[in-house]
Amino acid sequence: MARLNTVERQKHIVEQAIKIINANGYSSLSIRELAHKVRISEAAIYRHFLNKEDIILGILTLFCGFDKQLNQEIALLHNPLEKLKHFMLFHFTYLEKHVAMTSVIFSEDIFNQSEILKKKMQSIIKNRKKALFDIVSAIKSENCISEMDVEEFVVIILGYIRLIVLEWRLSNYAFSLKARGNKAIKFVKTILPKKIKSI
Amino acid sequence: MARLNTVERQKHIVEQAIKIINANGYSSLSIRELAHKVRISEAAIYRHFLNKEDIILGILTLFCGFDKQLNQEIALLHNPLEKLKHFMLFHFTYLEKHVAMTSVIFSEDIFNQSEILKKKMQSIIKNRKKALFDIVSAIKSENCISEMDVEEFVVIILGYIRLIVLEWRLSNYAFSLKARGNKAIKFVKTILPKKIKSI
DNA sequence: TAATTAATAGTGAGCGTTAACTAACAATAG
DNA sequence: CTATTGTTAGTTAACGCTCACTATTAATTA
Repeated sequence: MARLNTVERQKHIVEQAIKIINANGYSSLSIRELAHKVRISEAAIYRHFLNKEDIILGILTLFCGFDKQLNQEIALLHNPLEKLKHFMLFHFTYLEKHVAMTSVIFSEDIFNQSEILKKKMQSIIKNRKKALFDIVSAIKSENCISEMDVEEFVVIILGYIRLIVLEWRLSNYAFSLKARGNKAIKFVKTILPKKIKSI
Repeated sequence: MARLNTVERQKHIVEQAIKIINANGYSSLSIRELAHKVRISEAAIYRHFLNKEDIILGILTLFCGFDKQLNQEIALLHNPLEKLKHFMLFHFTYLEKHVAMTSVIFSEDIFNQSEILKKKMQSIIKNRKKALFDIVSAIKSENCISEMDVEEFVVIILGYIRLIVLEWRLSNYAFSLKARGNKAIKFVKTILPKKIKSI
């Protein structure tokens, strides 16, 4: 195979690894198969990654780009309700564009294998939770809602997004995730506690 | 090892298989390890199950008992709000008692491996969705709520339960799932659309 | 600028290990 | 006595990973 520098080759390897996981699950990701898909030898894989765990770490690092982009886009908005809307919609549009990523997120086995990967995934989840918490808090204070358990609301929304994506996967991507997401956003608005008008 | 009839032995095998999956994930479930835990030879496993897939099928069949019990208990209640409360609480109490089952539910890889297992799991999910749908519908009509997307509400609740259980797992079972569940139930009541009083 | 060197990216062969599963045969319960 | 439940000792295939080695590129020196 034609030589490529490590940065380029690493990109290809991670890319193909995601594709394999998406196609047949994490357990189907073998170095042999991966090498074959990248069209280099097995041994060459180890020129660019320490071990298999290191490759998965590469996938997760790529996934961190999601959060960066999400946070940037959210920061541009000012209305907290718009922020919430965008937070949800961003998940659906991103995942519809990067289908293969959904399999990584849902693969428990990946994170069971290694403590490092588990920690990495937990920190990603934590960050996202924090971001959503801030948004919902802003909605609460701006709309003068007195009674609202922000933390629970965050869990509800994240669970909602997660289950919709899971159902999308189980349906073999039979519907538009973005359209489905818009329906979900509308529904979330209906369960938001109503504004308590000031005196 | 002392001889046991197939029915008894099958029970033991399925039981230990669940334990192994719970301890280290589905990928750690090997026939060798399983045989060792059951204290019979590898070959003996194949006296009682056709193949590995057949063993997982045994686990899922066991899990169907969950739905049976749930439906029975729900049927005893009459107030739909009580039914919803019990529907949620049952999940948390059952899963706290059968910790190992949670790993099976969340293991995508199990269902990626086999079309049969995938179908089985999908039918379990579908049934539960149907049960919850009926409960929420009853709440809607009984409380004369005009505006309420029942289907979306069902997804919200199932996603909520699922994420709470997942967080419980990720925390290494650091908190009481039942207590956490009670908090969730309280919160769900607050997001229920308010009763529209009749004229 | 051309030749030499050092670093990098590739190779095939094969290591030790483990996987699911099977054949042939032995013990035991009804 | 016969069904069934168990055993030991294998099978083939795949796993992650390493070894000794070669080809290509980039940097350095003559």
